[in-house]
Amino acid sequence: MKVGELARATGLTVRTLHHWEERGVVVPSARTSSGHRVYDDGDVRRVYQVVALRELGLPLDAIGALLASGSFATVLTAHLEQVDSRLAALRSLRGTLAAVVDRLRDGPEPAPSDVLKMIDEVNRVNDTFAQYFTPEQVAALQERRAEGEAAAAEWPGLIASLRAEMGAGTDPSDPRVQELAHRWNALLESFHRGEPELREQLFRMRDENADEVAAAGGPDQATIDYVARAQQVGTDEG
Amino acid sequence: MKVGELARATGLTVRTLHHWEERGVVVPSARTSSGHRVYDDGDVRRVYQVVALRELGLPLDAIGALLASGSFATVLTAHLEQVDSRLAALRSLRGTLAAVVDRLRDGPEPAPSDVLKMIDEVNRVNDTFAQYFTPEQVAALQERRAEGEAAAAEWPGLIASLRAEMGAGTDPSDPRVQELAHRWNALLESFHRGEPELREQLFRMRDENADEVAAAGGPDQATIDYVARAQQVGTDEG
DNA sequence: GCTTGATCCTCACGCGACGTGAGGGAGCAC
DNA sequence: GTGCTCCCTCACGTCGCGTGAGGATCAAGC
Repeated sequence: MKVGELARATGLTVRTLHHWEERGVVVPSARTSSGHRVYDDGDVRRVYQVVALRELGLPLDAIGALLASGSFATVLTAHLEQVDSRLAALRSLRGTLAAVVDRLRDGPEPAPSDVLKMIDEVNRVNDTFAQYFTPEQVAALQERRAEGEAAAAEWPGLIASLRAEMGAGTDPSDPRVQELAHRWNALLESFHRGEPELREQLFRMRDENADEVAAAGGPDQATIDYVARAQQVGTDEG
Repeated sequence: MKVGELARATGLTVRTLHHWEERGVVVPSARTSSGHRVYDDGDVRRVYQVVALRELGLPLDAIGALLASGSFATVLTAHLEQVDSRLAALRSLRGTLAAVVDRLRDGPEPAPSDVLKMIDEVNRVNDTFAQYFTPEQVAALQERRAEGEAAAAEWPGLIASLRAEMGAGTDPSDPRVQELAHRWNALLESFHRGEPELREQLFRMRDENADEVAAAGGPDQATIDYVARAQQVGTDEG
């Protein structure tokens, strides 16, 4: 079998077969007197093996070593771990990027420096999250990001309403405040889904980053205390 | 500010700053008489901007164009799509790789040719799945692969038991067969989770690939008919 | 035996974002 | 003057090929 023939049969290009020979992964066992490559049955089988292993994303030299050593379990397990870490990195990148794109859709055509500030901010938030939640939890939160964003959009209005009542001196037991406290709980619930661990970590994170949270449009301590009193009253009455 | 200073301040290397100048993304606005680079405030800000954009995974030339044009929304949206497709490809690769590694853990040290056959087989199964399920469905199935594998491990035993009863001529209404049919339903349920669409597609896939499924250790038509009769009887009685 | 079209050969550059020297000036303290 | 640190400009290596460039070989028809 000559290169062109083999290339057509395998769907590879001639250049690829040349390259594989250069790298030593598939060296045709013979040449014609004029120097044309001749692949015998063993060579052809080897090409198919390399094709299969390449589909697993292995680098060429690893494939060569693998076909020589035969230690598939070790190498593939290590490779899987590496793919996992690449996947984690890419997922994280996608999260950041999606957050930025989301915010870009809101206001049209912001100044470059604003965009950069946004990116930094998103990154800081991500880093903060990473401190309080395990990678798995972060991944899970990412997956539900779409719903989460929809719910998160309700916070500003809710906080504004609560501040208004608080400023007006409305008693926490007032039905209007009770209603707001109820919505507050619903939003919290949409985040932690009843998992006490997530809830706990979220509270810790807010406590230890109170200023940043308030600056980012989150609730301030006074509002939280107000809601807590409203819930206390609600519980006493219920 | 000179290069080394700026490099320390930003955590970049001197070579990186040189490279960015080569590519035209950050060109220091001045040089000393002896040719040393001098970065002014604007240059430094620009470096930080490039750092931020690079964290989003953008290529250098795109960053240069972006800082010149300011069309963030368009470029970042396009980039997000590209990241998504990379993510999809990597997820699929991870699925294949994980499936192969899983099978490698069962038998110790198989021959190279067996491993390659395994890879081909896994790929064929993946391709078949891709024909019947949408990428989203495949991704969702991948996510639950761990549980799925555990459940899948029960199929061979269940099928063997059913074949034994069938061979012994046990009536489908027999309590033992009813029990097996019950387990059968539970396993099916663990796959499609009550979603009729998934269930439907799974059935179509089995129907149209009956031989491959049977060859891969799946149920053959006779066994399926036997279970169907058992369930018919069960329904009639219930 | 000659031409022709397809196939083959061997360099060798290009991509992306730098790392890593090599060889040699510049700046500053002693 | 001497030594140390920082700076400069090439320029090659990475990974898996794509894409020519320029030339030899092959099979076939005339």
